[in-house]
Amino acid sequence: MNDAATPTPKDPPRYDFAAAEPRWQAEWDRRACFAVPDVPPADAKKYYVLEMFPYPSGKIHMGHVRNYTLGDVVARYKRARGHLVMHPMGWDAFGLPAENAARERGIHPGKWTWDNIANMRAELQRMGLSLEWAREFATCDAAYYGKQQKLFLDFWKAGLVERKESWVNWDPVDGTVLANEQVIDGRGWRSGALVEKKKLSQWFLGITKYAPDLLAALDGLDRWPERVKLMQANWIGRSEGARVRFRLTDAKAAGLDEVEVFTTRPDTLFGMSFLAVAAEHPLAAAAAARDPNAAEFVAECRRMGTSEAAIEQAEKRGYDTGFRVAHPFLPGISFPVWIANFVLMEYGTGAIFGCPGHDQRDMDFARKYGLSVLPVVLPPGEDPATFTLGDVAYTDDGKIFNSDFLNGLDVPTAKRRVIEKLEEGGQGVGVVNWRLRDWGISRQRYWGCPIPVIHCDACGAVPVPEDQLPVVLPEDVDFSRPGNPLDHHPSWKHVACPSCGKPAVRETDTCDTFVDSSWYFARFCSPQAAEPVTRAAVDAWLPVDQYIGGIEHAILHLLYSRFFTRAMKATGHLQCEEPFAGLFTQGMVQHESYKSADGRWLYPEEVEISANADGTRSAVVKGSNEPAVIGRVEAMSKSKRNTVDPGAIIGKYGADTARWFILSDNPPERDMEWTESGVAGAFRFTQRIWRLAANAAPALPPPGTPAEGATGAARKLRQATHRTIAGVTEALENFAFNVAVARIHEFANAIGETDAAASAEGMGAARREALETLARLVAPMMPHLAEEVFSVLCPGAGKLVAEMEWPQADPDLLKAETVTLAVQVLGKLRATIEVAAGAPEAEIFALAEAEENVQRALGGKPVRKRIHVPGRVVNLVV
RNA sequence: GCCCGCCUGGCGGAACGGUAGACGCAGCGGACUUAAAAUCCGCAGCCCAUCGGGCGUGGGGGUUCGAGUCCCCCGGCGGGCACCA
Repeated sequence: MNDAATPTPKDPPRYDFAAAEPRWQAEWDRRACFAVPDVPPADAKKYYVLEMFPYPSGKIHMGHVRNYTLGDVVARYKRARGHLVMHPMGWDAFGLPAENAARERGIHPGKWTWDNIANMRAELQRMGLSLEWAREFATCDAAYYGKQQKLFLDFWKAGLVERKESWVNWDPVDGTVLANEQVIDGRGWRSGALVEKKKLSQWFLGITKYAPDLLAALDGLDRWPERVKLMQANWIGRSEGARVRFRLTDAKAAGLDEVEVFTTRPDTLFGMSFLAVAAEHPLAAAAAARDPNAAEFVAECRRMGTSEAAIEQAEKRGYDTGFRVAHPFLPGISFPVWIANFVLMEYGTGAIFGCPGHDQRDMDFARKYGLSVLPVVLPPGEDPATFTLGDVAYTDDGKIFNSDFLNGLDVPTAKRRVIEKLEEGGQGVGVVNWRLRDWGISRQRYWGCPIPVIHCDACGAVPVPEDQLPVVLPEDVDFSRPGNPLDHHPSWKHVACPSCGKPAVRETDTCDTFVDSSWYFARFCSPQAAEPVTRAAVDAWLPVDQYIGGIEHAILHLLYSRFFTRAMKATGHLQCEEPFAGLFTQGMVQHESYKSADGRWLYPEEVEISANADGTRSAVVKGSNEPAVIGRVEAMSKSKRNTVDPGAIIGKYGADTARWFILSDNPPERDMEWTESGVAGAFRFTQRIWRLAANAAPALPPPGTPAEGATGAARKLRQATHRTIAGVTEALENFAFNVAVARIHEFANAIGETDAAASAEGMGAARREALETLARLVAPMMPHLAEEVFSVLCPGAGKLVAEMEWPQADPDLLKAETVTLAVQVLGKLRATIEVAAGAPEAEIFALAEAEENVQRALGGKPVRKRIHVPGRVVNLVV
């Protein structure tokens, strides 16, 4: 134990992170510590660490700091474990914000983007990340997107590209296509006009061809979070059911003979009470053509926007078209055809049959419009004579009734039976339906990758010849007009048809930015290649061993990347199918929000927080001392002003402190709360490690002094050292970085307690071992401090921690001599006993029952059962 | 609305189905100091209390010798929903 009253004789100078961090960054750079070849040597254990590359918004935010810190810990740890680690960085540089900046502030999207990149690169470099900057690229560089155009053309040749019509959000006032996020409460965000759906001809990638494989292959992704795989599986949405054809009784008026419906519940066909089609369905158009009220209803549905959330949350409404369809099995019986706003044109056939008894949405609809409700599945224990339904549909299994040839069957059997019957009569067919739709990539925007197609009146859509790639965006564009600047550029789109030479026009749509991010991980393997990728490089480096990013990308980005990898394989660009072998999804960074008394949002630096004696806290506005309200902890956002600038934090405390706090706060998959006191605590710990090492260094034996043969306090320290190695290693392997931090705190406490015992036998060597180990264990998390500490312990070693291998725990020092067992009576803790490791069970039970407190709890009753879990617990049952 | 998560002291969290609260932050007490900062030592889930006991992991139920952990129901908060990235 330390003598509390004795001050440290000579405190060393404080750790000067501001000088040390740039110095070590320069040293790593000078030695090219993080460079790897495009094609690794055959005997190398490759490991590809990748964090989702950032959108260059202008400044890095705490979410970036967290993301790249997590990735850097993995990269540095794996490097120390002897892997050849590739860890690149680039920019997801196309997208809407650059165009918004152009429209709002008159800055060219290109200039805005490249300036942002320069700024953010400098900020990232201050974090001390083990990145190989030589591989950097931006997706808005023609050197990148030109290769993407080549991939598009290859996919086209392989039959994976199609031109189809689809619906977009249209702002009739601005004359612009809107993104879903630009539609607020059904209105355009700038014009305020009611948004309409509009049909456009667009380019699609054939992701649905891979639906079965994208679903099946999820099983093999054993290092992906289960919930992400579940979300993807639900998104792909395989369902078994039937397509059923309903004959229209008034075919002439409708201009169609029949309506085809997809259903997963063909067993409830006899409980049908109506048929409903989407507003975009041809039958709805037919109804609208002859009935102005139907036309009005269709027009109303068009004002709902295209997002599924908006459609499903809208009030369920419908319109009776007056058309009727015949029941496939009941001659003479027909049902009304409605247009319904909750039927999605994109799913199934855009038409459903409504069975209110066994589908809640149909039930709500039937009750609202007074349609009949006939139950056809009888719940167990109910009497068919008396069973009725209120407003709640019955969706579980039961016995079919009221259903002709299906009566008496259970639901699965009835499904098979009715499909057989439909197929016999040619009225329908059993099918597998997929929720996944083809990927529409056309965007009516300037700041994206031009789709390399030329439209010719004579030849149709013609691919741009490969020797004319890249199709480069024009620089001189006008954002003062609404719409797509590429479209109204005076000359850019006018070209000769590559096929017939007559005047033709370029495609003026650009790619969805998800396309850019669907293959960047492959490009990193050979970022300068003349082709999209170099086979030898991608085949060696892919798949990414550890991919790290936000859960918000769980479905789209990851699914599109999985599709792209398959499409690139099909077109001979690479050989793997799954791009990301391991996936980790991090939580968001949150912060308290603050408001002034009059309700204005306040920045954290505008308020002064003080602690009250009862543990609560209060806040005042700095300067004025007016009271402020401490609000809830929420995701950092500019609108709520609860943001913290990473640059300011790094300037005040250093990169290592920011990294350490981020890692220590909580498990990385959860949302974390950024707190000023937490950062300050992390900063104190950096100083504490520095003091431990700098104070001890002068008295330590020379580097390389063997630590074996220690006894007493020295052996205890060595045990702590080796248990910490084991504990930190396990924690890092499990992504439990907060636990790794806790183990290192415990270790620092253990080293601190050895001061007064420094004269014990072997203590000097044990302390050297402990401190050198401490430096190496913190290195993935606080790389600069690790180098600084190590250089003080081993001056002139000529080797960096970044170049050293990971410490190994000595199994002999991990063994415990005695164990503490909990003694329970009926599952309640009554005592603990200390026994030698491996003591016989009989002796343990005797010892446990001899405890006074245990005796009292037993109360003289005989012990009926004795449970012993070695090393853990004894439970006595009376 | 649909799909997927999360919920443990004042706070962040730890815990192979086996001693709930490791470690840290904030707090309290002490040492050092003219003083402060920094640092060091100690206390600390809640309730009753002397040993000790009772209650406790969002709420309710269940399985088990034993549940924060497994199962069912409910509540609150968050992510995604195909043109934000």
